[in-house]
Amino acid sequence: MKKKTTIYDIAAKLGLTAATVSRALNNNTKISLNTRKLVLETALEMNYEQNKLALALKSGKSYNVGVIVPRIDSNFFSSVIRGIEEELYPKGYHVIICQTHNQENIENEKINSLVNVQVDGILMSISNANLEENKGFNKILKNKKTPLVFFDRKKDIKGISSVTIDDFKGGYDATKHLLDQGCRRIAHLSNDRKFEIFRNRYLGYKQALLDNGIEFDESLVIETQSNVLDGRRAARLLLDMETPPDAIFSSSDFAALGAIQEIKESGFNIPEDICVVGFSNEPFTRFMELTTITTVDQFPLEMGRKAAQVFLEEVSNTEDTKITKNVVLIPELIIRKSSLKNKEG
Amino acid sequence: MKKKTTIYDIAAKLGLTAATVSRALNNNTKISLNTRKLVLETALEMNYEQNKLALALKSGKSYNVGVIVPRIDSNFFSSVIRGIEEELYPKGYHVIICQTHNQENIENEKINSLVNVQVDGILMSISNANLEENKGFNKILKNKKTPLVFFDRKKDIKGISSVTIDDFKGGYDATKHLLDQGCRRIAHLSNDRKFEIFRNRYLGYKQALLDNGIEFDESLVIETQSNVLDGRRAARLLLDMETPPDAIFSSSDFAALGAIQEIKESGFNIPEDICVVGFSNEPFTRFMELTTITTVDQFPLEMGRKAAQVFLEEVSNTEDTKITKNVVLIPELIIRKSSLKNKEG
DNA sequence: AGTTTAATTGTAATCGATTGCATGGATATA
DNA sequence: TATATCCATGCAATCGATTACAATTAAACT
Repeated sequence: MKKKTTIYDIAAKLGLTAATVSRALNNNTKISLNTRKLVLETALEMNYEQNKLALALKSGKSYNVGVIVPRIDSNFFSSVIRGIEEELYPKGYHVIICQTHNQENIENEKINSLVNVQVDGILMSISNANLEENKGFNKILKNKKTPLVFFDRKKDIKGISSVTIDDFKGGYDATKHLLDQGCRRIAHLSNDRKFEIFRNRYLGYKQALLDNGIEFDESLVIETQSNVLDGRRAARLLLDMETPPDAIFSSSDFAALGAIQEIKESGFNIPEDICVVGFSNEPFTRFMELTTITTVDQFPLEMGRKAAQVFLEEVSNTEDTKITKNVVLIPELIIRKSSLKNKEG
Repeated sequence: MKKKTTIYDIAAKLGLTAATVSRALNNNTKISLNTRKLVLETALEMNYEQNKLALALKSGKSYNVGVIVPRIDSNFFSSVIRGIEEELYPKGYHVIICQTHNQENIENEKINSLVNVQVDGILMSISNANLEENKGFNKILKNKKTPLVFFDRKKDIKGISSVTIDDFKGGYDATKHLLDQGCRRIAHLSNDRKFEIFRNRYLGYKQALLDNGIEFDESLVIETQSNVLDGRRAARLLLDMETPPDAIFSSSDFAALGAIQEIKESGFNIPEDICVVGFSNEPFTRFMELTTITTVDQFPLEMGRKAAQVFLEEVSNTEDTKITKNVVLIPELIIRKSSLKNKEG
């Protein structure tokens, strides 16, 4: 098990100093062309590779960024990560992935641990609506050494950049579309509204109703987890009402799918009896055989790219003034069969 | 912008040496209990955090591992990664993700770049069937400093551990199941058989036919990319044959889905006219409304965990003898509507 | 020839933590 | 009292690369 060659090895072999070798490798013009060539050749010969750890220690830059998400095995997050990675890799950065599984204590741990390994920045989608009370989080905020960028699930905190979509518009457009289809009793599968994204989708839904002269009915809003089973449960509740709704706008594609299953099994037709709209444009919404699902595209790839760009701007900003950027992407309603009554559309 | 506190800061404040502080922080019994307490308290006060880069440089261990996959935004790979992360995080490791997008040159780059940042190991699913010709790859092999573990898409290389599923059995079981359903003319959507996984699924398919007295028909095997469109294309070719097949075993769920779409649109029924079996148990195979898709589960979470375990064993192995481990998981055929003619099942 | 100038290369400190080998002082033993 | 023993801490090298500040040498100018 031979050790890796260092600049000292090269120096020794050539009767030079490590300093000279270092300079030569960095193509410093102070070093004569001959020496530079010689060093480069020898480095190649000896299979030299720069030790980035030493570099990182010296420079204080690790060229690693941390990404914290609730989970990686959902199309939305893995696509965002893909976007981040594609944007950062060409700039020499590596991406360290962390999952919280929506557990607050884990989120805490991971933040700390990323700061510890000297990441140059953290991009995250929060799992904890009360993030400010986090110790690890406060550490980042206080010794502002580590840039932080929120994406999707953000917190509105002064001095922290974010990349999100306009969830209000997403909710509004979805609801407006249902109204346009003639629906008048529109239910909403919401989620924990301590999170901005769910609150905004809810508010958009509410506003669309208001703007169109429909009275808001609290009982039609059901808090639902983002999974198939909970979607079924919520739909069951709605179907069992005295006057069931004629449409459902769900904050989650998974819940929408569950609702669709429950609705169909109960003998109702989609979209004739009940229209359904989801959120996120998960791949399966397009793959459905009978009822492709109308949904809201969040452009996750783009979101990841933008988040990475914002991070890059922050690290390259050498001035004292810190610029906070809040990028808001425009979501796009994708109309499919689950809500299209008017076949001409 | 205050700097982070180091052991030198603590030492200075207490009139001690960095050495003493280091020992105290590591709870070294050589240091008096009083001093240890004092140092610990002061460290807390000053918000000290160990600089892992310095540690890594000194110890030669970065506690980072690299994971290279073709892409992250597929359920299979993101699940494997999730498994890896869950296994390694408790041991203090961080996971650095790299995607190749199936491009050989990128795979090369990423390997090099991971070795460069001093990862303690690399877990990868290969994108390049001719991996041995890679420069970066050879570097790993030659100066065996960086442990390497293959998962799923491996190469059979002496001295390199791997975690895979028994793809032969997967292909065999799927085919056998189709035969049991009474199918006699079974097509196979294969993929680049330079990759072991696809070759083995193909061989399993072939063997099942042989074992059951069905003659192998080369023309029924179509090389297909793992996506919906190519699945459609392949199905079209099969349907246009003089005698179309009565079943399709696809190496990919995505291709299977495409095939199903094409078959249905051509007026055939599934499974009555043609049975279809996919591979991977992607979530959408379960979500289908009419024709849930029969498929082969590869236990990606388990695969990730095992790969991580194998890696951990390799790094903890201090002896000279290197142990190569080849773990093979048993896949599970999941029978759903797309292939179930016998309704009793 | 004497001195300035420029071109190369070397010296040594630095990043932060660890650790083998002293060292100093206190206590125990003879 | 002299010596052995031990405890707690300090000294200094180390990991690998970078870089301000010399230092050396040769070429150039008066």
